[in-house]
Order: sequence, then structure tokens, then C-alpha cells
Amino acid sequence: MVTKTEYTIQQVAEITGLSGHTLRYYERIGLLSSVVRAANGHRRYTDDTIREIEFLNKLRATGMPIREMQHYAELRRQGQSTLAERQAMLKSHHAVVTEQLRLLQEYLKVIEYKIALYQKLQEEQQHESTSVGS
Amino acid sequence: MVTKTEYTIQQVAEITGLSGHTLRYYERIGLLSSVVRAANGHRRYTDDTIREIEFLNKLRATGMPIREMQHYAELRRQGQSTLAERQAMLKSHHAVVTEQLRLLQEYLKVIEYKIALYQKLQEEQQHESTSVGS
DNA sequence: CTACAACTTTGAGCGCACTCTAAGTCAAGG
DNA sequence: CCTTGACTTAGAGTGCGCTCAAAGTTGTAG
Repeated sequence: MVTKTEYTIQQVAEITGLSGHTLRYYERIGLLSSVVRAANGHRRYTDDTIREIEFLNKLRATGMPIREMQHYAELRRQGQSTLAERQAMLKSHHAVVTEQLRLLQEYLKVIEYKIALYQKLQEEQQHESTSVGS
Repeated sequence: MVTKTEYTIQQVAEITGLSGHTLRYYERIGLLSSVVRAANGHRRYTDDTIREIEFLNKLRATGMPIREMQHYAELRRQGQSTLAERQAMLKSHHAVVTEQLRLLQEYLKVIEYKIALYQKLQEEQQHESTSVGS
């Protein structure tokens, strides 16, 4: 006998870090396909859906706009005929994130420089007050 | 004779990539100190201010909230007595960005994995249609 | 039987960071 | 003189991504 593990919205919220509100919102706008219902109308999530959500979370965390994710989800719903297009989307997003990463690293260096500068200024300040004090 | 180069809001907009609207907004909310005025009331920006704006842009691009930048600008206005606190802010922000960078890299790898997976699926699809066709 | 908790829906509200509008001032050119 | 255009202000509006509220249903425990 095959027992599929199913999860309530609460459980999925805890697992994925999204709120119940957000999970319903994602479903409403078409980001999540096929969330089945229990007899009482409550949502029952499967492991598959959880994996789907976790991938969506990674797209979001890397800055993909909701609009684009909706398009991606729509393609997924259309089946394997859209594999190439989905791959192209991911490649394009990959390029964007890579550039974003490059910039972040560059700016991080500027911040490091500034921290070092503040260090120097503080030491000079220290030195002055010491020589005045003596 | 010392001739300080000054810039109009238009010029600063072009240089910094911010719109004139945003430059005025930043000043209003206290991000920019000491923007002097020409006789007719128009803003005149100095090289110093431009450098200030460009640093603010890097803080924004690395995800620092406006609120925090306001605090930073406020400390700057209070003079060198706040050097240590400003340095602490930058250090804390540095840590946040570093973690963000780590996550981005991790998620980028997941995206790469998915791109490769889609590649494989497409090749399998290709193969099937070929064998059916023959 | 009743209370309660967990869910459901639709639609409104919110925080952030801008972005734009309206009405007015001013200097230069025709 | 009059238009044009770049600027000024205060305040309203926008888009994004949630987040919450209200009203209703269902299942379980006392």
C-alpha cells in the first residue's frame, strides 16, 4: 500500500518559511499548480509541491520578479514542450544573478575600504587626544 | 583663485544614475547634507556630494534599507565623535552582505543544476522522437 | 450541545522606495 | 513683452510583494 505523505498549510509554512497567507497568495496568482484538497476543502500539500515551493523560494531570493515566476509556472503547466523555453529563462536569470554577484563583491570591497578608513581615522583621533593629554 | 566645480541636479542625475526626483527625495529625508543653493534657489552639487551619493548608491545596491541609511547620514552629520558607531554599522552591514552573497552563490548552483537537468530532459526527448521517427 | 481551533474565501490594507503632478519662480532668447 | 525650459515646493500616486481582516465552514474535545 502506498501512503503519500501529505502536509497541512501550517506544516508547509513551517517547512518552507513562507506564511500560510503567502502560500495561498502564491496559489491564487498561479505560482503553485495542483494543490489538492481534503474532503473538508482544506489544502493538502505533497512532497512534490514542497520541492516546487523551495525552488520558487530560491528564484525569489535571487531576485526574480513574481511576474517572471508566474510565466515560468505557466510554462511548467504546459508540459515538456516548454522545456527549452524554461531552460532559456533560467539561463537568462543565471546571467542576471551572476552580474548581481559581481557587483555585490565590488561594493563589498568599497565597504571594506571604508571600514579600514574609519579605523585609521579613529586611531589618529586616539593619538591626538593622547598627545594632548600628556 | 580657487574655482569649485559645481553641478546642476540634471548633471548629478546623469552622473549618479539617480533621477532628479530621487535626488530631491534623498535630500528631503535627510540622506544628503548640505546641498547649497544658487542665487535663484537651484541646487548646486559639489564633487564631495557626488561622492557621498555614489557611496549611498552602493549601500542601497547591497540592500541597506533607507531607514538605516538615514541613521548613517545622521551620524555623519554629528561629526567624528560617531566614527566608531558608523564603523560598527558598516561592519554589521558587511556581515549581512557577505551572508547574502553566500546564499546567492548557493542558489546559483541550484539553478545551474536545473539548467543541466533541463538539458538532459531535452536530449532524451530528442532521442525518443528520433527513434519513433525511424 | 457548545466552544474552540484550524481552516476557507474575497477583498482591503500596508510598507517600501520611489515617481509623478500641480502650481509657481526665474533667466535667457526672440 | 512673451515664451520656453529648467528649476522649485508640497503632497499625491504607483508598483511590488506580501499581509491582514471579515465572515463563514468544519472537525474535535469537553
